Amino acid sequence: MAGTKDGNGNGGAKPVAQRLLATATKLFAEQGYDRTSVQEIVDAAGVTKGALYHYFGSKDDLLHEVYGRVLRLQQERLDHFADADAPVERRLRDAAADVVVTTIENLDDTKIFFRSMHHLGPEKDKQVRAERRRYHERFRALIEEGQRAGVFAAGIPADLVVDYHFGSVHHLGTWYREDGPLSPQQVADHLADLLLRALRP
Amino acid sequence: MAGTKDGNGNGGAKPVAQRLLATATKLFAEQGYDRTSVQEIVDAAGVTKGALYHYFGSKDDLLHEVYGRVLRLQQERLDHFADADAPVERRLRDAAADVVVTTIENLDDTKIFFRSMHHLGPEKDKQVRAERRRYHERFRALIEEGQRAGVFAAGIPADLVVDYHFGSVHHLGTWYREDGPLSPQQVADHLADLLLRALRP
Amino acid sequence: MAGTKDGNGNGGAKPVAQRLLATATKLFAEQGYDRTSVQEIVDAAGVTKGALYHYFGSKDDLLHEVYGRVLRLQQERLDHFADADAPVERRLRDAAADVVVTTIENLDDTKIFFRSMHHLGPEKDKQVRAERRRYHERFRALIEEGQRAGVFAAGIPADLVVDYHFGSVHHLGTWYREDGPLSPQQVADHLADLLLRALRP
Amino acid sequence: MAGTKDGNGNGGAKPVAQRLLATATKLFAEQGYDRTSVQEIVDAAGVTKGALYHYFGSKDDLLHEVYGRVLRLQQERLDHFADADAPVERRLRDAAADVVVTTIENLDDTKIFFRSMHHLGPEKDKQVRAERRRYHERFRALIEEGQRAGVFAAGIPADLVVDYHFGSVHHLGTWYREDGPLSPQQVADHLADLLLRALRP
DNA sequence: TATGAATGAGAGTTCATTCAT
DNA sequence: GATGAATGAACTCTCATTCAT
Repeated sequence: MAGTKDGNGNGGAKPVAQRLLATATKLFAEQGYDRTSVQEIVDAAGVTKGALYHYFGSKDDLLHEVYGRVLRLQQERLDHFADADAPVERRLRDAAADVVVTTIENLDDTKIFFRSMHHLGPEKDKQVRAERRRYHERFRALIEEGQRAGVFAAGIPADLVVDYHFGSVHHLGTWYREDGPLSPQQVADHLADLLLRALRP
Repeated sequence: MAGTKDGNGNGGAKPVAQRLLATATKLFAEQGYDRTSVQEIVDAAGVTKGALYHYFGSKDDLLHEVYGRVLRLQQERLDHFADADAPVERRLRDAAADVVVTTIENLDDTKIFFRSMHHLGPEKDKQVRAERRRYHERFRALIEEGQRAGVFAAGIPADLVVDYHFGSVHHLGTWYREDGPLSPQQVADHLADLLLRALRP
Repeated sequence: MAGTKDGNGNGGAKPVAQRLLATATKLFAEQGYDRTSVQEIVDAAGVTKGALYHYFGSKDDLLHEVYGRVLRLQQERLDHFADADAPVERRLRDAAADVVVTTIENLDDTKIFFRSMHHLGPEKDKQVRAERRRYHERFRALIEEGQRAGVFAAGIPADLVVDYHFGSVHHLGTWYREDGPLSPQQVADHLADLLLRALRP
Repeated sequence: MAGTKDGNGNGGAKPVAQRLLATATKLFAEQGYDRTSVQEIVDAAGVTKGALYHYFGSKDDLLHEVYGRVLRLQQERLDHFADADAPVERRLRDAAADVVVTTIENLDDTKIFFRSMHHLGPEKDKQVRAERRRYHERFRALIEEGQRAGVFAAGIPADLVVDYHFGSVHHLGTWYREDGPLSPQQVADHLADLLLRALRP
């Protein structure tokens, strides 16, 4: 009768679907999507394959869930900072720093996202690219706004600047360690600072 | 060690081993290492599996050859520019621009390198990491030299600056297109410029 | 307490068991028994798996219901025509034509019957074969009666004639189309006529 | 050391591909295509799954090989008898009898053919239907020729007569037993006789 | 040198059935 | 009566690698 499954001998308290997704995320980030077998996922989550396929249509579906989470989160946060009532330098700095913090806080998801984008089938690929582009363009608009206002250097293609900054975000998964010398916020402040300094006229 | 195996009547002009490596590189870059089967490689190269296993001990060996090529090339070029007789700003700018051009000119290799590093077994991993670190440190030394000389801003951790720049290099594989509006040299100049501007005191 | 299940919010008017059987029959005929999953059946019938297993012990049970229906119906009709008070030519012609019409009118059931007989387990197989044999023998008796009476050619084994005619009945599922040029009754008349002509002395 | 594989402990002397096809044919005829697993086939043939997939692209491919064999054989033989230099009654009788003998001699293949036609994918289905139609039309032409010449009854649609006869051929798989009272030739003669008698004016 | 048949382990997925609710 | 989450076994197919020739 109890609504939750807490306390049964099943080895995990969380609902099965959530547990599977969390487990898959961790393993995909550690080993890569292709190197992680469905069997490993279900073993680690303490269920059987049938259970996984009850909740997810395929192994790919698990990946898409992660993608969706990352894309939604980042778009929301960018919109929030870009719409703020503040000078464009402030808005760009805040947005640039926030994406760094958010990325570090969800480093597993982000690693998977950047490493596995090429696994998408054609339709899903279209869709994800469209969402990526929307994000990219919102960011670029901020830079162009500053360039028109004369507060950012005008000689550099705004598109390239976006990729410049996102390169450093993308790269975080390669080098950032939780036990390193810098907190997420410190890394974020430094990277945002580098971006703003580079844009000084 | 023998450089060439020319002279067989196999139907392709290049020596078999070279043709296999080139084919594998292309396919790995397009589809990923795990998604590319040995059968695909030998079919595309116009040879049989036996031939591949005659020249390479395993599929992994092909990957390591690519790694080796990338690492050797980039280290050589960095050493060349860092050792030049010029002010540190010049040396850093040249090195930073050159790694961009070199990366774009070998984009397939670089894509494979960044995407597949996590496939390495423990021993090979150690070795590759050591070479990467050596490269990283050489680059960092340039930045620290500039900071000590007062020509670069001192408040920013030099390590972070290296990753900042390499993020944008790493990211090239994601967005750079041969038929885009910017030539490799133009992209390189812009990215080096952004780095140097960010480092202005 | 209500005899019917009309009026519940379930979306279908017929009792659940009947709806399941009708749906299963249609799908088995279209796709074959093995290619039709229990999930497909319950989805198409608008119920859940639990409901199916409440009414039927197994997927095989659904098949047996179809068999039973076909066998019972055909035996009844054959008995009816064979017992009539008419010359043997008339009785055979009527029976031969009727099985054609009845088969076409229940073409789904008949397709399933002929295609899936080999799915039966040993016990059920015995039982079905026994009923088939009874039917076959009743039909054969008519032919032998005519042969003894001298109205049918005597040189042909009666068993073979039965299989000859049933071949054409069995085959109907392969070629008969509702929208073809001949009505069920026309097909039946032609096939019965062919049989009677073949039996002319 | 022996060049052939005779006498090794492998369990079979024939080339692997032939052995696989023969084994699959037998099992498909006995149990049906869907009920026969690839594992059963390779176990019975004394090889491993990899070997099967080395020679055949898929389980379906095995089926298509059987189809191809049946279609080719029957078309050749029909053409042979229909093109003969003899009165039309003779040519029809010979063709009708021959298809019976050929079917019985390849009863496994024929069972599979008739039972599994609905497993074909859309493209293969088109192709097989086209070949079937060609066969059907050749046979029908013989009947129409006889009807025009006045040696066969004219009132019966020739298409229906073809299906009438092929029904009895199709049905052979259901009842014919090697150890029954009639030889293949005897069955063939009886069935051809029934057809010709039915066609008498 | 080079072949390609064959292996064997494991991949992702499906499915009839059960059972606590 | 009816649900649907979960099982567990079986399914087709893939693949890196080996080895007799």
